[in-house]
Amino acid sequence: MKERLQQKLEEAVAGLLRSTGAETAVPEVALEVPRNPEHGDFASNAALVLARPLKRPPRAIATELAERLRGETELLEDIEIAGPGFLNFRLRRDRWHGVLKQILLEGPGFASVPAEVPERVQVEFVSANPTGPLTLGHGRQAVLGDSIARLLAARGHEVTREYYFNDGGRQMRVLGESVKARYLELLGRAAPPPPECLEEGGAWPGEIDGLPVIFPRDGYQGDYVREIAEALVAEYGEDLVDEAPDGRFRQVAQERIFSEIRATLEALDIRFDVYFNESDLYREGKNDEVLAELCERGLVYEKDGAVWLRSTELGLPRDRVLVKRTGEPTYLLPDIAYHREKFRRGFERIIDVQGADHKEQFPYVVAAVGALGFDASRIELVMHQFVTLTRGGQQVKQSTRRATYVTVDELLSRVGRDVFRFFMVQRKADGHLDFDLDLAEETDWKKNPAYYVQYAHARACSIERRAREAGLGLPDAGSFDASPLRLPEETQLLRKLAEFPDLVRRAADSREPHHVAYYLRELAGQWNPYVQDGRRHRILSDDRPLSLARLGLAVAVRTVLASGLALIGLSAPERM
RNA sequence: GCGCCGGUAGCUCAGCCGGAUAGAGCACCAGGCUUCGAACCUGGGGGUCGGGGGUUCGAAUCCCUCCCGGCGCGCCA
Repeated sequence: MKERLQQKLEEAVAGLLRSTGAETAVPEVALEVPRNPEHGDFASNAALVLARPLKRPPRAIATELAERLRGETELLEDIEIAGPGFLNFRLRRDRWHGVLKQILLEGPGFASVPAEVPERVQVEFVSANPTGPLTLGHGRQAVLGDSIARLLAARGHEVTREYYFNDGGRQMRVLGESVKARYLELLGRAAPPPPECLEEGGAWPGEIDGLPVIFPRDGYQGDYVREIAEALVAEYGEDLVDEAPDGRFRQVAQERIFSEIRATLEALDIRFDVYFNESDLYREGKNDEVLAELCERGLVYEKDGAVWLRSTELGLPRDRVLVKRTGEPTYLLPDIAYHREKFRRGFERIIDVQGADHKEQFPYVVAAVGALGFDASRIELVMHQFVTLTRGGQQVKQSTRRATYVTVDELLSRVGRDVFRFFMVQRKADGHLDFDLDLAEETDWKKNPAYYVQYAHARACSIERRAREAGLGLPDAGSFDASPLRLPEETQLLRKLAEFPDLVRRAADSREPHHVAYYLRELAGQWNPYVQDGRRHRILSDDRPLSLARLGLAVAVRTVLASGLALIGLSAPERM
């Protein structure tokens, strides 16, 4: 509908330019849905854009354009020239009515807007190392990444959700050491470091009361570490005293924490297709391959006993270490190898969802993979800022290592999946997300927009139930007649519904799922008042054609709400 | 110091590929249930869109600059 009008408009502009003999190229003219409904269904700035090159007043140009479009009577009911020279188009009412029929015919398919060129896309997100429960930052990333994946699927892309497990670094080693230390403490063979030492700085005692202090200085202090140690004591007694920290201690901790993370994600309705282990890159020699390839291209050199990437050669601010003096790779080398594998596995688009703290290193990975001959422009970074916590108007300090943070599990148990997801996805990624704990703990979450949208859906379902009970039956898509819908608020709803495919396109292509949340709030914000005012808009009445038309509207609203909710991973309850 | 991201109503935030009178939720004030669901609805107050300059017929939106806040700038990941 919009496409047709746009085409007609461009023809009119081209025609006008030809008739004036101007050599101006046809400029880009905008055709948009105006905010103010009084400005018609669509508005264009064509005359304003043309005013300059034609050196004529915009309103005069608008008048001529309007003349050229008068003939489109089957599309347009009215054209108006307004303000400085806007063209306001009012479509024939039945143009909007067509939307309802389309939704009734397509059902959930209405939300499916295939891209011209579908791609094999990988979305990598969360990728948290299993050193403890997921933080709210991880929670935000999980919801963000999953929603992006859902949107991409709606665009017809073939989506793989992937979790990169960074098991080669020292984080997991420290976890093993932490568990072993707690294990020995439980057996009375080691002393826990005194609390004051665990704070910043301060001396670190070698032993206390003749017992050695094993716990690593940067160890993980959460209770869950002690619990794992307790489980090990219960199962093995003292048999593990001589076991290496990197052995069973680490193994058990890793598996246990990982399974808890997966359970958390499951509770968020998030499932990954692939868990990729960093250690596989080592085992399969990928790091060495990458190093050799970079070497061939003259991008590697040695200095101070370390191996460096000549990234300044690639236009970046400085060179970086690939292999430490110890012979151990830094995170960078496996990261490059990992992204190279992403391409080799056939992904045509690679989306990394990461926290703002990873921003700096990203260009190095991209540049290096590009230097290896892959199309680096196909790697995208979706960066998100952190989640801050407020309680009683004060920011709550959070520390991962000391485990003084609110976990996804805790919050989830308070507010549930739907509210959690809505809250996390409703702001754009590159802004801080301020989480008000008081709101989470005390206030009534019924005030939350998530419920408002779900309520709108439940109400539409309820009306359909009523219709069935009254023996009215649901409208048949094939013979559906929406023409009895003539109230302005009904036209408004139709317009809003018609926007949906465009919205999905925009949200998916910009990787900005928060648009969906706002759209849903707006649609529900039109639907709830409409239904509420039962006197004016009685849906089920004695006027059968009108009832059927309004019922069709209810079905369409319900369909779009359900689709939108699914795109951001919320349930669409039929009753609440 | 350099880089990235933010600064819009009392609070939390949309809007930012330039468009008409800057929006929403919460909070506040005043109303509404013999009506298909009151988890709802109606109305109201509330703004130098961080400051300044520029481009433009037109700037919250683009450019420059300054101020404030967050994050990053390791042979940590």
